[in-house]
Amino acid sequence: MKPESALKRFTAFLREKGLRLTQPRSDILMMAWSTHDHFTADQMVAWLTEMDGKASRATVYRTLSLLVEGGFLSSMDNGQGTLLYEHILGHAHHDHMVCLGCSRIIEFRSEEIESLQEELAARHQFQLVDHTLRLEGYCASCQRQRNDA
Amino acid sequence: MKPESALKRFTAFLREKGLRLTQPRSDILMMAWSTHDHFTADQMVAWLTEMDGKASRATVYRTLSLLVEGGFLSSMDNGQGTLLYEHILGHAHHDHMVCLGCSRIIEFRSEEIESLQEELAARHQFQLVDHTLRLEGYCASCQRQRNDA
DNA sequence: CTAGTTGCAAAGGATTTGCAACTGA
DNA sequence: TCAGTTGCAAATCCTTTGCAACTAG
Repeated sequence: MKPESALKRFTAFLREKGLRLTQPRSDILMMAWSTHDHFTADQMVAWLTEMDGKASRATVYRTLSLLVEGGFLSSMDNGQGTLLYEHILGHAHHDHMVCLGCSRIIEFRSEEIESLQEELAARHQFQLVDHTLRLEGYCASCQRQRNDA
Repeated sequence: MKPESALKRFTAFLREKGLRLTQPRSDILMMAWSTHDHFTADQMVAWLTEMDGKASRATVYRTLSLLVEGGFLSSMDNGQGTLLYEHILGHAHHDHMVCLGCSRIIEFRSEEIESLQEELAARHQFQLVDHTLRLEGYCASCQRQRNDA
């Protein structure tokens, strides 16, 4: 999905909720859309400051919440009490491996795990809404460094 | 594992790190060992206060960290920025389904998912240390309530 | 116009830390 | 004895909120 189209969808989403598209909201969406990395609210504030697209910290938090609610972004805990966001490009859901050495994030997807989850939920009469799978460990290059040391 | 034995192991763990077994530490371990539920640091403080086993909030946090480090407790994020602890009784690892309605936690375990995770990690040359799998949704009784409403 | 937005600064909640007074081995 | 502990309060970190001044439609 191209940025313009995301913006259109966002506008529609806002209108449906009786909300308005404003410059800060548009800036934040564009910014989120133009990175392919996971980012924190704080990084978003920094980016906007750099590019003198203005949006206060408060507005960034408020807008990121809206974007998650609207299904434009997903958020995950970084494991230290901070939320990491990433945009959803109509891509299929994926899970994460997080390197304990360099914080690198490797994305992966396993159909088998997905369907096992569904089976398990069904078995417990649990109505699945979402899930999080995080593998923690060391990426190839951090393993080498650790071996050297 | 019985409480006494956990205490022994904890003492050994502490000694190895040049730390001491103290009354607050012992109280916290016993308390953690005597509940079969997930609990927060705050609940632990409340319990200790009730039973006039004294330990300040600071000490509770410091001790819970030690217990996690020593493998006596595991901690997981409750999804709202608070850590939930649970003791490990030499039980096998398990994962969680968290009810979005009533916060109930259902534990489960799937060998198949476990081994798929290992496969995936290996495929990415990722050295697995730990993992977290959380299924979010609605438990059977909350589904009924939602249907009624 | 006017309901919805923004920025600011203050408030919040969870957790951590500095420090001086203790205490277990 | 004396390194390790504790409690307290202050400090942090991330995130949310109250509010008066704006602004999109």
